[in-house]
Amino acid sequence: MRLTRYFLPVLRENPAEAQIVSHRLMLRAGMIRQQAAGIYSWLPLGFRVLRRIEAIVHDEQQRAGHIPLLMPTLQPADLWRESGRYDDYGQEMLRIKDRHGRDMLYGPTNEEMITDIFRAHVESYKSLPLTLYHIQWKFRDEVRPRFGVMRGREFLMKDGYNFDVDYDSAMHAYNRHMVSYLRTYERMGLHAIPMRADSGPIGGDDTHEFLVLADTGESEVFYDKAILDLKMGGRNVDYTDRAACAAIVHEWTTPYARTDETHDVSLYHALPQDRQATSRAIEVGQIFYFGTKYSEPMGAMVVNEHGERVPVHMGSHGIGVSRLLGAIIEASHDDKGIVWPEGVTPFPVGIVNLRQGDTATDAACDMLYAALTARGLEPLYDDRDERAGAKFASMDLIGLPWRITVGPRGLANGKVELTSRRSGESEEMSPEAAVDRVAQIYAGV
RNA sequence: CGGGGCGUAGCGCAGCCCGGUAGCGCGACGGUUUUGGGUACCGUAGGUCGUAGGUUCGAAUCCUAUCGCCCCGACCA
Repeated sequence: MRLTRYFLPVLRENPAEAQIVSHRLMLRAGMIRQQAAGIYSWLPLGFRVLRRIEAIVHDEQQRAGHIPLLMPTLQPADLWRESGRYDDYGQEMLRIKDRHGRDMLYGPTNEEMITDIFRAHVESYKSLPLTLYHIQWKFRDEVRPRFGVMRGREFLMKDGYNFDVDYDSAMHAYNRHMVSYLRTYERMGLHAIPMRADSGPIGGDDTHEFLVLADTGESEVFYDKAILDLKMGGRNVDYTDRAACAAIVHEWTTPYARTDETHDVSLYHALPQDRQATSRAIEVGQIFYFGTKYSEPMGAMVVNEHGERVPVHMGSHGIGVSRLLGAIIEASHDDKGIVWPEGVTPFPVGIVNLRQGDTATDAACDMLYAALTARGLEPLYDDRDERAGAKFASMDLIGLPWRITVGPRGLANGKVELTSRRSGESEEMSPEAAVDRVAQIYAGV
């Protein structure tokens, strides 16, 4: 993409309404625009990152054997009357009447609707196990939205629902979700820690939240530093192997890690002093097992292998997709701007032409642009007639992880410069070598 | 929902107390200059002063109502 052909309304100054760094940077980098309290338009750069995050979530869910579908944002109130949550949910639920006076709502979550779909079409244990998920906009009419997309009223969420014939099978689904989530966050450059959590209004027995450590987080967490050393490292998981999944879950849930809601002081103090740690953290996902909480009242039954009709065992599992942008920026930025992890960056690499209009630098940039594009690495080419400083500042602000700088000075020796946004280190090399290096970097992403 | 604050140009702000018909910086646009970290200078465009009503010869400014947004707290993914 050529910057002169793009829509990237960057701001040089900080908007007054933004308090935390991710909100400031998203506004300054032209990623979002607030349309009402807690409701945002996603401008092209932000939309690109949102789509990248979605793609990773989809990929990892399907790798785990979970099946995508799409449910609507608007739901009939009657479904929620069946589960009893229509009255329980309170003012957070946005209630709407259609032209016929029927009660509708903008879904804050989809347990009722997925249960309705399930009960209409599934009769037998032979159809199980089944996990259906979607990535859809939700609305929760928060009293006080804040922190940009981290706590908006409208938000994009992946929510998945497992249906299993018994407890053991449902726990495997739970474990599958934990493992897939760990892989998902790691691909986004995040270290998300599963922590035992409260079940809250969704209800249930077993539940873990995934938290990313950040000073601006809303939760207070206590953990054993040993958990910071754990890595999935892209290890290949056989999701049909119950023991293998359980082993990974065991590995990640053994070190102490809890939010203030479930914090156990005596367990925590039993840790060696130098491993006790406390921090603020951002919640980026949660998994629940809740058994037959919805299947019983809503009549989602299956016939088991003994010919008995039993309520199906369920769980629900969420990832805050739009919130993740904020969380990633909170975890990865410096005083100049965002530093995108390669896995989610809106563009893999930027090209900065230091002398726009110069025959040699223009030609070199065009060559780089074509070569990178041909290798599936769409660059953002700053072809504006701006000074070097302005171009560098913009690139640093929007946070592309790699930058190729093309100037007359280097080009006289046949060299361009490849710079890491994260380390700030630069290396001179031929344009061809720079393309190879960038391709090599992204080969493993 | 309790407490506090703010709505003036795309962004950041001044002007309001003490009424006289709107200004600064940045950005945008045009030009000259400059050319490896937001260059300098000249010029141009852009505002129903959130909205409605009231007081007044006259309202961004005073009064009333209303809407919106932000912050702290409680709540929450």
